[in-house]
Amino acid sequence: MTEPAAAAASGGRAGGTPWHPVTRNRSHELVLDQIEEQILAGTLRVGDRLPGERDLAGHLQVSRAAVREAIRSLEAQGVVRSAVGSGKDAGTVVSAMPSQALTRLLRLHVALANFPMPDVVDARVMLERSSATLAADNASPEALRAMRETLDAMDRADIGQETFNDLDTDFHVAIAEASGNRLVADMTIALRDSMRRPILHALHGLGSDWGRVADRLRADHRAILAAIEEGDGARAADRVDRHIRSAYDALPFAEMGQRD
Amino acid sequence: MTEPAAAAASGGRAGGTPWHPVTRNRSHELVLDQIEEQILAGTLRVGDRLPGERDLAGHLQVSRAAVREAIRSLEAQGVVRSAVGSGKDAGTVVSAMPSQALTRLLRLHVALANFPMPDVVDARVMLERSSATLAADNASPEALRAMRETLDAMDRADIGQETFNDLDTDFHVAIAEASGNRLVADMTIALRDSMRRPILHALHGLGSDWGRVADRLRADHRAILAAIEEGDGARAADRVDRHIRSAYDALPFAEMGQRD
DNA sequence: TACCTTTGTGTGGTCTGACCACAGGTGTGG
DNA sequence: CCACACCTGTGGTCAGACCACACAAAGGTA
Repeated sequence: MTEPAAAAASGGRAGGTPWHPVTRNRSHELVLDQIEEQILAGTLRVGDRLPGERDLAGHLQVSRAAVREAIRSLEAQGVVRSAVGSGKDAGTVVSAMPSQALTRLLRLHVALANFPMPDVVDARVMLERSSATLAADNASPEALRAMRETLDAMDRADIGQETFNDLDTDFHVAIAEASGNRLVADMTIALRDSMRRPILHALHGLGSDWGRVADRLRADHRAILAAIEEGDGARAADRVDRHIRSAYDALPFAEMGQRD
Repeated sequence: MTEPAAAAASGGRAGGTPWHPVTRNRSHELVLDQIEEQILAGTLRVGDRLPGERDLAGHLQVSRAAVREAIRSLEAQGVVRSAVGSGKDAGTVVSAMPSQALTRLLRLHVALANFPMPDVVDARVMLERSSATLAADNASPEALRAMRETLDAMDRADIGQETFNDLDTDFHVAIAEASGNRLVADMTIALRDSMRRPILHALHGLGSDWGRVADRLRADHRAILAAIEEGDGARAADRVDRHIRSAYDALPFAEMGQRD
């Protein structure tokens, strides 16, 4: 890992070494650089409108296609949002949807097995321990009520695995958002959601054990919520930790890259 | 969460609620969906080549521009890499550079102040505590040697703030990579790098205190490395924790969105 | 006056077809 | 056997046109 030669595996170092690929000539990247520069400098803020595609193309002396491709990159990063029409919020606007973008990114890279399952589990544990600890202090009564309702919904016997899993996600996300830390919450959401498909796949392969596993998960959740309601952050963190690890241990994960 | 109204704050929930914007008609998104589907299904793996842009456009019955915009999105997410020419690794290839993509994404969103500074600091502490703990167990002798050399380079008095900060980043990244957890390392890199510009700005505003602060940071780093070399994960984590928090406390961060 | 319809204008979304630069492979001539 | 020119397929770029949409302003009608 630390051998510089092997660093290229994951795309190389991000900061520091100025290896600037010489092929920085692609015009849409030049457009991208200019827009990003304005964002980093603070000239462009959330809510600001970019010039029209035709104007931008004219001023930067590139084709409209190049401008559009740059905007597409920014859109993929959840930085801008485009809408047709006129007035109000039409046009391309600097807008912030980091959670969606983060989710898509992690989901793809998890699917590509760039991030091994154990790494993902450890990262989830780390993030959610922290979330639970903070949530025990900061959770509002409404947030707690929402969590209870989610768990109540999970108690229904007639829901399918998919609904069960979505509610499971809702519960963990609710804890993350109750922590009050936007960044940690978004990373938690992205990570949990990136596992949706593999988890559903594993649940499907559970067979007759499904009922037993589901009951175990329900009990775990109740215990976690109880600790949070009592304001016992340390206990909540430990319970979340054990919950996540035992859940992954109980699930029959095939090797990544399962075909449908 | 469950309140649909308030969800829009950070771009809305990522999974679960199927709010499907009805504007799913954009053709480049249809292309994107198909490619992503194949990645999620495991049909497309790292190293695979996509069909040529013209072929893809023909098979999907869309224009080449639509295909290119979809590819641009994937490129922004670090999922594919395009190269001209012929043979070998020419064309558009599924390739994994999550670290770069994650870095760009977080950097932009931090600049847009979607993630408040305290949240970022807490997240960094959380990630790097974990990295340090793991590194104390897993760091190879070569990795430890590289860390020492980085710290030696930081001892030189004639280096500028920018070089100092880059070496600082190198040290923290080295710990993250020594942890053995690719995902945590990439998130750490992305987070540290996303703070590069704000940190440099703050260092610049430090004035005559710079020398004192630099010495403090050097001492912190040595202490952290010592704990890792001794294999004392808990102590390393605590030292990293205090190091990061005290560093941010010492730095005069203006409100985000500073102009140049 | 108040309301509705029509028309205008500017936005992103899409498509077509063409040309360029590049990097291999291929074949020919030495 | 080698060196060169040529061919082919790739992404990169561009220009220009048309569409659908959403709002705004002008106009008509009650």
